[in-house]
Amino acid sequence: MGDTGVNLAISTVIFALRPAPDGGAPTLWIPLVRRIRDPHLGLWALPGGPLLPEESLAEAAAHNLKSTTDVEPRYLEQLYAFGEPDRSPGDRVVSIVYWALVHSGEAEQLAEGENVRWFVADEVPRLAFDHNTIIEYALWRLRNKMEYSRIAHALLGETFTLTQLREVHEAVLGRPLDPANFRRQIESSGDVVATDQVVTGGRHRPPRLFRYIGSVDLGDTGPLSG
Amino acid sequence: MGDTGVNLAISTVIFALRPAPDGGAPTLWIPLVRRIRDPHLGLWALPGGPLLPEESLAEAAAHNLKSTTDVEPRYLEQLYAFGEPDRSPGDRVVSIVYWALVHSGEAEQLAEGENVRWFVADEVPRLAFDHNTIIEYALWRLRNKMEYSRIAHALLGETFTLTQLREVHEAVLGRPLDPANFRRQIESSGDVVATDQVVTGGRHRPPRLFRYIGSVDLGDTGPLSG
DNA sequence: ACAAAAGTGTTTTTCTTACACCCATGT
DNA sequence: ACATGGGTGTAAGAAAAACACTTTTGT
Repeated sequence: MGDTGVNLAISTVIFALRPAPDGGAPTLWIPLVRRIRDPHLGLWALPGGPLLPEESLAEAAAHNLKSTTDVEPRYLEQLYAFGEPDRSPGDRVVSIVYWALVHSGEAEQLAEGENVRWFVADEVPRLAFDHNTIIEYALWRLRNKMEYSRIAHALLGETFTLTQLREVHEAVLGRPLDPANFRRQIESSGDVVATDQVVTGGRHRPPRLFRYIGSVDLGDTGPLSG
Repeated sequence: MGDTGVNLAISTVIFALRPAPDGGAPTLWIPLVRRIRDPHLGLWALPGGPLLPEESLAEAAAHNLKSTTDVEPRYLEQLYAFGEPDRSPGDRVVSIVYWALVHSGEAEQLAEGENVRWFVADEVPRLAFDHNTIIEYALWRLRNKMEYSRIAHALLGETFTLTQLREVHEAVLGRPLDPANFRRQIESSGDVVATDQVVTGGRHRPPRLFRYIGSVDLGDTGPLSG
C-alpha cells in the first residue's frame, strides 16, 4: 500500500500586490523559486513540496508556502489537481495546486535572492513543468472570483480607502473602473463599514477609511464546513 | 520514489436525468456502488478506483466509471481533491473526484443489482467515507454551472425541444422557470439553433426541435487546452 | 484661487421578471 | 369547439453604466 507508482506533490501560486516595475500603479506579483535539481534544473517554478502523512492538503500548502517563501497566506484556496502522465519527465507526479493571497506587507518580508524572486504575474518567463499553464489558470480564477466575492480584502491591510480597494480591483482585472459606481456597489454590498478615521496628507480632500465587516476568514474552505 | 505513505484514488459523481420515483417529472439521479470490503463494508459509496500509471486523471475517471457502472460520460469535469488525514479509517487516501453527466438513454443500460443502484440525488442514505459531503458539493457545482454554461445539453439527446431543455434546468435547479423568458434567454444566447423538424403526436401545437451549435465537447478540460 | 481627488446626484441603458395574449394541433 | 402546451408581445422593475457636478483638502 502507498506505492502506486504515482508521486503526490502540493504546489501554490502566491499573489501579492506591489508597485509596478516602473514604480507606477499597484500590480499583481508572484514569487517563484529556482529549481536546484533535475528535471528542469535552473528554471523558475512554483514553490511546492510533498504531502506529509499527518497534514491536510491546505495545511501542506500553507506549510511549504511558509518554508519556501516565508510568507503567511491571508487567503488560501484549492485550484486544481494536475496529473497529465507526461507533465514531469521520467516520473509520474500528480500536483494538487493551491492559490494564495498575501498582504502587501508580507510581500516585503520575502528576501529575494538567487533562488527566490518576484515576477509580474502576467510576465513570467518560461517555467519548469506545466507551471505556466497553472499560473494562467490561477490568474483566470482570481479574476473571476474578484467579481463576486470579497477576496480583495486579503491583499490589503485592516483598513483601507475605497480608492485603494478600487485600485486592487483594477490591478487584478486589468481595466479601469468608474470610481462613483464602484463606491456605490461596495457600499450597498454591506461588506464594508466606514470607520471614523480619514487619511490626511494628500493634497486633496482626505478620504475616509473603511474596514471589512465580519470574520476575516483565512480562505475558502471549499466543500468542507459549509 | 512513489511511496509517500499516501494513496491516491479517483472517484466520480455521476448524474443522470430519470423520471421521479412516483413516475412524475424528470429528476436528478446518482448511481452508487456497495462497498464489498472494509472499511465501511456494506455501505453505499461513489464509484472509484486507483490511478493507473499511464492514464490521465480524466481518463482514469472515465475508465472506472465505465467499468463500475458501464456508462459513458457526455460531460466530465474535475470537482475537487479531498485529502483530510482522517477521511479513511486507518489509512491515508487522497481522492481526486470528478463529476459526470450521462445521457438519459445511457442511464437505462446500467443494470441495477445488489451492488449497484440509482438514488435520487438529494435523497441519498448515509454513505461511506466523506462521500455525502462530496455529493453535496457536486450538486452545488452542477446547479451553479447550469446557470452560466451549456451543460444541460449533456443530459439530453442530439435534438430537443425548448420545453425539454427547460425541464432539465428545472429539474437541476429545483424550481419552475417562466417558459417565455427561458425561451428568449436560450434563443438570444446563440448556443442553440432551430432545426426544420417538429415533434408531432402531442395534443397541441407541435414544438420545434433545436440542436446545440458548435462542437459537442466531452467536457470542461479545465485549465488545459484553453 | 486653483488643482486634485473625494464623494453625490441624475440620466440612460440594459437585463430581468411578470403576465397577457395569440397559434397550431389532437380529440 | 375546446383544451393544451407552443410561441410572441409588451410593460414594469431592477441593476449596471455613463457622466455632470459639488466638496474638502494642500499648495
